[in-house]
Order: sequence, then structure tokens, then C-alpha cells
Amino acid sequence: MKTLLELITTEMEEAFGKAGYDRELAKVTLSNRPDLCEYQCNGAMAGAKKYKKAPFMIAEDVASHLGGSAYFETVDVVKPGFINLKLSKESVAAYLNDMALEEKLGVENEKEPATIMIDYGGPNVAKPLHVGHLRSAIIGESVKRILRYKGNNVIGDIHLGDWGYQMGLIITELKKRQPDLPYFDESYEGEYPKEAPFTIGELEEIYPTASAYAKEHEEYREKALHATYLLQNGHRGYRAVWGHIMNVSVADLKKNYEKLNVEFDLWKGEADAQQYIPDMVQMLKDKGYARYDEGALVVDVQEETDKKEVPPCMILKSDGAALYDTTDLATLVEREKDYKPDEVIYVVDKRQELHFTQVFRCAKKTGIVRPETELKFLGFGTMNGKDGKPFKTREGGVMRLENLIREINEEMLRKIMDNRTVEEEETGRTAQIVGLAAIKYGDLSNQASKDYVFDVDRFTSFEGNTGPYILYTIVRIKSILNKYQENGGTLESLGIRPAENEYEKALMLQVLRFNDVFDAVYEETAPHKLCAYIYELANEFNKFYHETKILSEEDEEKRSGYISLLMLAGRVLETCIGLLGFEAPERM
RNA sequence: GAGUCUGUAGCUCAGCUGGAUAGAGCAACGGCCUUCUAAGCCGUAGGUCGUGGGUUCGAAUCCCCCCAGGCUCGCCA
Repeated sequence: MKTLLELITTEMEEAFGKAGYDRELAKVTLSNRPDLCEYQCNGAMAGAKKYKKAPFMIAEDVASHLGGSAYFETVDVVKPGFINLKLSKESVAAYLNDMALEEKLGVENEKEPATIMIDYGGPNVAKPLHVGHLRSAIIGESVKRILRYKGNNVIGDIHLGDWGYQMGLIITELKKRQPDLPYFDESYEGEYPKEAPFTIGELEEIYPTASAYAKEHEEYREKALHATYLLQNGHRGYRAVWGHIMNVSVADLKKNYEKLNVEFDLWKGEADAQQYIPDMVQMLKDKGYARYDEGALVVDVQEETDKKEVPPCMILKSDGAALYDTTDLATLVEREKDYKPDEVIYVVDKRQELHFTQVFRCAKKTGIVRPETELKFLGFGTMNGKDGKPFKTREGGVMRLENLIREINEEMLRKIMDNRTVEEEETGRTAQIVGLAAIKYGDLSNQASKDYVFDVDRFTSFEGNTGPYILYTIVRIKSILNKYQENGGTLESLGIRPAENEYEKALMLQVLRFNDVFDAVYEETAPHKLCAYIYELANEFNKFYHETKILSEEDEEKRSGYISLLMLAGRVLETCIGLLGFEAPERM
């Protein structure tokens, strides 16, 4: 269905047209003076110069042609030339009732659904997830859900870091500790054990130990580099160890992402792209895109409009090894072959922007992706601590994601216990749900591209613009709806009635905005605007709730009208938090 | 050095495709629970929108100069 803004803009365009003015001027926006009106049009002022006429007169002309519109209760022309609009209660109620019938609450599917791949998460195998991985997972998951809600075919790919030097390090360290394992016996030809020679806990200890040791010991470092080389060139035993590392690590990662309510469609990694590198490199050479520079194979990606020098995209190091430009390009080759995406979105730290600029340009220039393929870089800012510096543990180390989540959940649990008596067995689960909402809402309510301060105390607070506040509001609504049914009410075939008072109307207007807001969020890939919207919606609901007796309303029609409104508001809220990637408990 | 992003209330942030009196939350202060969850609601106080110019009927918003800070700048990912 059309959004309300679309509908009343059409009305306004007709009025401008009938009055003899350019229809382009008829842009309607949400009012920035809610005390005066609900929607407004400033087109008369914009047209004043063109028509050499006082804006006030233009506005009056236009307004006189709006008189017959059923949408508006009042059309006021004010001072310089504002056209102020208030919607009629009847049209608001009618729109909401239509909206309630829509599966997607009035959001229309994309006319031509696109295949969109979204590259997010990006954890490294064998290394624990840390806070640096949090934003990519949270933002990527939300963006994925938003794109999907609009009817696109969206494929989320975790893009594992599973092919680098860290693998060589682990293999080298494992060989040092357990040299007798068959993987290190060059003459061994039998089947390798199915069981991994380490647990996830050991694995997570092996990597940092090896990494630190290699920094101190050149010889060890050489061994690790060589092991990496052998692995990448098909060493049988090392490949088997690699397989173990992958299995153990991926199982652990899946568990952790599940806790975050983050779900990937693909668990591809850098290793999967390796097989495409040789042909790709050959193609770049054959077609003359690549050249040697200081021993390295590069593709120039400088463009005339560049204000600064853009370094070439490096395909092979001077020792012939591939690097991350190469792998990202090969991944595009793979994606093009398997999915032919219309769009690929990378949700990564914004500090990688230059790297992706190089990769995108190279991929376009050399035909690795089709010219119409959209490659989008969605860079996010750093998660800082209260001191404004990158988030660290109290000891100054990197905070493990698990620990961060545990800390939040414990804090949440404490607050839930303090505040209310909930069934014992329920509290743990509830704390997790609310804790996740606190983290995700805290992140997503900031613009993705900006750095933000991760403040545990603030995010877990139940007060103000927080995840828990949103959930609390939803729980309130659910609670009323449940009570209504317990008292014999049915939620079927009710209808929203024209608003009785300003609180109810304000709530209705806010619910009504959903599809307009969603479209803006979708167009701009801006989850933070969805957060702002549900916060306002929650506020309007709580005001209405405070002013209105719902269940004890004696007039049955009024009561059922309220209930219908709550149902719709609840659906909108739950849909929105679903798009943000979290959920609400039944009680809290 | 070059490029790029940021600078809005004590703190954390919206608003930035130009419009009316710059909005929230936290913190501070004052009210409201025998009634659907007070994790709520209502109110008070708090701002030279980094500085200076320019464009415009109108600038936090667009343009330019400065100031301050972050980030990036070919063989790590």
C-alpha cells in the first residue's frame, strides 16, 4: 500500500497543479512544529521567486484547492507561507485498519527484487571473537533483515579469515608440542584421525602463544611462514590439521553467533576463494591489466578525479604470494560465478575503506564483476570505552566478546531481580534477551559510520532511550492483550476507531508512519533511524497508556478500538526490533 | 605532508537533500503508584550548534578560510 506521505503528497501535487503552480513544489514532510500541525508543505516559499508572488498568496491559492480532501481535518496557511496540515481522525483510523490487514504493515516489496550479498562478521578462525567483531555482526545482521523485508533475495556471508599466517602459526606450535602426531609424519600415508587433536579452549590458547613467540623468535617465525606456504600448496598433513581447526572453530563460532541472534546463510571463507586465484591472475596478466612494479604484480586504479594518490591494487607480493587484495578479488570471482549478485555490501571497519576502494575499482575495471554490479562499502566506526578510546578490558587487553556479553547479562539479571519478582527459571533467559537488546540497541541507535561510546551502565539502564525501555513497552502491550483475552476478549475482527483524545491520536500518527520510516531506513541503510522511530513510538504509547484506562473502559466499542490499536502498535514494535535483530520476552 | 571523517546542553547522541521557538536521554531539581508492569508519566533548569566569512527572504544544515581531534596513506589483514 502507498505510504501516507505518498498519498498526501499526491493530494498536494494536485492542489498545486490546479492552482497553476509547478507540482514539483508540492513536497510534504513531517511537521517540525508538532504543536502547530502534523504534516507541512513549504513549497509556496520555494516557489515565491519563480512566480514573483508572495509565498503567502501562493499558499492560500493551493490551500483553497485542498478543501475537498478527505485526508485533512485542517489546512492552515501561516505567516511567510507554510501550509500546515492536520489529518482527519477518520482517515487516520481508516489507514491504520488497512495497515493492520497488510502482512508487512504497509511496506511494499521492491518492484524488481535484487540479489544482494552481504559480507559481514568476518571472524578469524582459531581466534576468539572480540569486541571488534561485534559491530560488523550487529549492523550486518540488521541491514540484512532490512533488505530482506523489502523483498530482496539477500545472502549473508560470514567471510571467515581462515587462510592466513595464523594457520601456519598454529600448525607450527602444534608440531612443537605434539611432534608425534601423524600429520607431521611425512611418510604417513594412512587416514588421519577424525577427532581433532585439540579442543576449542586449547586452540584459543595455542594461537596467542604462538603469535607472541614468533615475534620474539625469528627462526620460529620462519617456520610458521613456511608452514603457511606448505598448507597453501596442499601439504596433506597440514591440510588435515587445517580441517580440524576449521571444524572446532566454526562449531564454536556458530554457538557464539547464535547467542547474538546472528545467522549467516553462507560460511564461506578466504580459503574457498583460493582456487580462483591462479586463473584470475593469469587473466589480469593476459588482458594487460596487471603490471610489475618493484617486483610486485599490481593493477592501477588511480582515476582522474582523485584528489589524492590512490595506490595500485596489489595482486601478488614480490615473493609471489597472494594477499588480501587478491583474496577479496577472488572472492568476487567466486560470488559472481555462484550467485551473480546485483549488489555486494561489505560491512567492515571504516578504516578499511581505501582497501575496498582499490578492490572495487580493480574488480570493475578488469571485468571481474559486471559493470552494473553495485559494490558498496558500509564502514562502521570504532567502539570506544567511556574514556573515548578504543574499548579495552580493565587490564588494557582486548575484551573477548563472550566476556562482554556475560558481563551485560549478569548486570541485567541483577537489575531484573532487584526490580520485580519473575519466575526463577525465567529470569536467566529473560536477562539474556534483554541484555542482547541492550547491546544491539546501544550500537544501532548510533549512526553506523561514527565511532561510539559503549557504556555498559547506560545501555543496560532501563531508563531513557535504551533497548530495555523498548522491550518494557512491548511487554506492557503484550501484558494488556493477554489480560484482555483472559477476561474473555477476542483479538479477532476488531477495528481501530477514530481517536478520542490527543494522546490516542499522537500514538496513531506514530504507528501510521511505519512504512514511511521503513522506506527511509531502507533507502539510506540507516538502522539508527529505525531506533529513533521506535523510541518515539514507545514514548507515544507510554503517554497514551498513562492517560487511558484500557481494560477498564466500559464502552465496549471504545475498548476494542484501543485493543486494536495496541495490537497494531505491538506488531509494529516487534517488527522493528526484529529488523534490528533482537526480540522481546513475554515478561520482564 | 596529503586525503578523509568528526566538532550541537555537564555527559551520550539525534537533527545536516536549507524553513517557524535547535530536539532526546542521562546526570540535577520538583511532582504523580488502593486502578491494565512507577523499568512508567508530568514538570523545572541547562545551548555563542568549534571560530570567522559567504550564498539566501531564511543556515546547525550549502560554499570557503581557519582551530581542535580521529582515521588512512602498495608488499599485515
